[in-house]
Amino acid sequence: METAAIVKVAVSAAPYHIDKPYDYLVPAELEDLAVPGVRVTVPFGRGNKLSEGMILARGEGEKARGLKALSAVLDREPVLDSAGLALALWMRQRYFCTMSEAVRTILPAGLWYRLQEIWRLQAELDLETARAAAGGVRHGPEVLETLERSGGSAGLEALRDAHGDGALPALRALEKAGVVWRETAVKQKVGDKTRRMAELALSAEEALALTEAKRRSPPARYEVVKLLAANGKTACADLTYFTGASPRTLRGMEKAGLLVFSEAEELRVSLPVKVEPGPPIVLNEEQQGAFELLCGLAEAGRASGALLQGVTGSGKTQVYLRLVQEILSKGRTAIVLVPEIVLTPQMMGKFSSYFGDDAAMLHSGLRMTERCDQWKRIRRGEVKVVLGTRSAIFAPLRNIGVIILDEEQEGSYLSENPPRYHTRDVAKYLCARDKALLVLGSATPSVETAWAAEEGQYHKARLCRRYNEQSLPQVLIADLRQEIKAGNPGLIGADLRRELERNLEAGEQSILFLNRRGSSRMLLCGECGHVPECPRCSAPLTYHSANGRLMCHHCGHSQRSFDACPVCGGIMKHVGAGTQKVEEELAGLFPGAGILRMDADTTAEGHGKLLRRFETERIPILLGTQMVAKGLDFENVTLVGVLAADLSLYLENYRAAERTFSLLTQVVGRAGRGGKSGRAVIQTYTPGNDVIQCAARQDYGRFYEGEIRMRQLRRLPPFADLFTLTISGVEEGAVLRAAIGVRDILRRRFGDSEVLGPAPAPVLKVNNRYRYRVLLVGKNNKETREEIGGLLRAFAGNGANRGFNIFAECNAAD
DNA sequence: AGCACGCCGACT
DNA sequence: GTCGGCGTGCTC
Repeated sequence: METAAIVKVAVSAAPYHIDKPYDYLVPAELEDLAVPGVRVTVPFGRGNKLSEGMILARGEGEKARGLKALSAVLDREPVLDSAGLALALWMRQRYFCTMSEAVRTILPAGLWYRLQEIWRLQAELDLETARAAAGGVRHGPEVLETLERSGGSAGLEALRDAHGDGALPALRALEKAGVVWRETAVKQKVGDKTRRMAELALSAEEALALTEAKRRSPPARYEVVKLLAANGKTACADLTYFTGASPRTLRGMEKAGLLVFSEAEELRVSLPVKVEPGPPIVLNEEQQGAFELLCGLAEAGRASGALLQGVTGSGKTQVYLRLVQEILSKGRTAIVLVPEIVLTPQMMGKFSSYFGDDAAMLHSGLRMTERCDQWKRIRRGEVKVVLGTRSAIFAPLRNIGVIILDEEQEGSYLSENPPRYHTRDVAKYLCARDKALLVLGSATPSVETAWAAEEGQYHKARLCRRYNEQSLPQVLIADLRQEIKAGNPGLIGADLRRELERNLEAGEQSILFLNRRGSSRMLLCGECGHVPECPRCSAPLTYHSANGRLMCHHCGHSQRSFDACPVCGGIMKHVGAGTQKVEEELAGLFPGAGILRMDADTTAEGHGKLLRRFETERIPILLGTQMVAKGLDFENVTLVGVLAADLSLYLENYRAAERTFSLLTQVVGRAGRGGKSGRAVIQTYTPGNDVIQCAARQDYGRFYEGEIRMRQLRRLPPFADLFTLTISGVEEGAVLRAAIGVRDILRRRFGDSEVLGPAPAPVLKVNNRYRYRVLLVGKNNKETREEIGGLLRAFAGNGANRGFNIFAECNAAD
């Protein structure tokens, strides 16, 4: 029996319920390149459409088995080693995703391939014959014409845009008739160095004249011309953002001779910073103790974890630096993660001064090319320390000695797009793999982590002393209900006002924090209360001041903003984080005092710039949302005010209390970082609330005791895990029925008391699809995951559920 | 999911 | 008779 090389391939085109290794023959010419860890293209499905895939394993097999053959090998060398493939497999079972989705998450976006089907006219064929042949095909003549006009070839997407769903059958028929043929182009994303630009092909007057006449029906063209006339050459991406015109409209305008495209080189922003070597790290007694404990764990030669709980300003970073030094000296590597991009530069500065080029920064704010370069450097073993945000956990380091998650309780460690991995879980996996130490650093650990530490799963180290023996700020809880009784409807109560006055007189600075989730703005009719909603989703549209448009964060819908209410004709008002309102009130209370506002509207000019101005110009008051709470140290800030501490407290989410506590503690800790002592005022409608009381006293222990008792009582994490199964579809009633079906199956397996729902998803409708969720209270272990995985596959594989979609998550964000 | 094949109703 | 609707089953 003749044998041949056969590879197992994870195919991207295979959805979840049929995701498995598929066997392909290796053609002789690809023998050398077809090794595990390289990406390939393979024919898949009845239509043999080319799909991307990844080789998982290679072996020998019987030649004549009717297998299809690899079409091409895309990578010259593996992009994942066996450890990387194992990680992807682990993610697959842990996060209910396909192998391909896991691989895509692990690899930097710059390495992703994009497959495009391109249809071309048969070159040998003369037009007459082609047209004659196309005449007998549905939609044949139109498709042929489009192809002719676009120079003999066009991408499938463009053809679909132009001719709708009829395009594909027509193309196939034309292919059979020998008029057209197709090929699949493979593009790598990293080519993003260039940007497509557009400019007017005619004078502004001519162009305006040409489009103004049609202003009423499709205003998009007119808007584009207006913007180009005012702005000159503009990036296409910006044009679509600011005018709402689709790329298709732009293409149409090019064809109509209104504008011309060009490519512009994108400038790389980040400059290599030369940093002075840092002085030897000196630890105080407490830090030294923590360091020694962690060091001992790291050297024990087996996987371990530690919670480093240190109050704000206790110098956790110093411990990290010392620990990483030690790890590197043992020939191992380290990953250090921070929750926000804004925190990376200052952290990177410190690490660069001790580790120079051995340290690399990796986060989503970098240029794609740059991220790829860094990734390749790491892969080649040229980097010993990786510093970054969430996705840096996938840095291809070998022989990891320590992984540090700073501010481990932060929600940004949970990925917001599927597969929604939690960085802490991936870190645990990696530490187990490399027998490394996981360090979770925080002033206010997540309740889960604190519980695991109590249970002995993590070792504990504490830092209680603040830098320079700084005392904690004096905290005053101000009762907003008294203000209302006293006839003060404003957002700034008497106590806060008095303290602000004091600071203004003393020439010291203050930070005011509006504890509101998100900072986006909506439109609201002042008379009838109408809020413009997305036509495709059940969510209000968000106002973007940068382009003056209303946009949907769920589906990307964008429309022009308006001043008059479409329902009652009243005047539309802007509502949002409310910082503008506070700003006005402050201006009234303290005329002439400088105020710096930082929210979604002002961040366009960059946080960094604003904060530098705050520091150097000594502007008396900084007012902002979440973003002012994070790791910013200013010597001259002696007062911190929380405007309405309750705003994030009473959300329908079991993590709301934890988040509020953490935020308040952080903000309060901002006051008095220099030599001066600090004060904080927390305004609230529920001054008796335990969470607020604990935050005011910076009493984590008491907060934890109360919270963990509640979690146990209500069977919430860490005492149980919450699996959500989301079912979506176009028809609401049918979705609900399908969800009930899922619930009943779960109930039979896990018991009635463990399964809740179905309930509408927090945003019921997205992109015209309704979504219902079923909740399973269980334990996130292999058995449960396999059970759920099986249910997902059975659901999707069942013909009766055609048109519905289902996915599962564990301990989702909301 | 995405595609082909197959089996019925409204036309030339 | 034919075309094209969509229900059904499979993907190495």
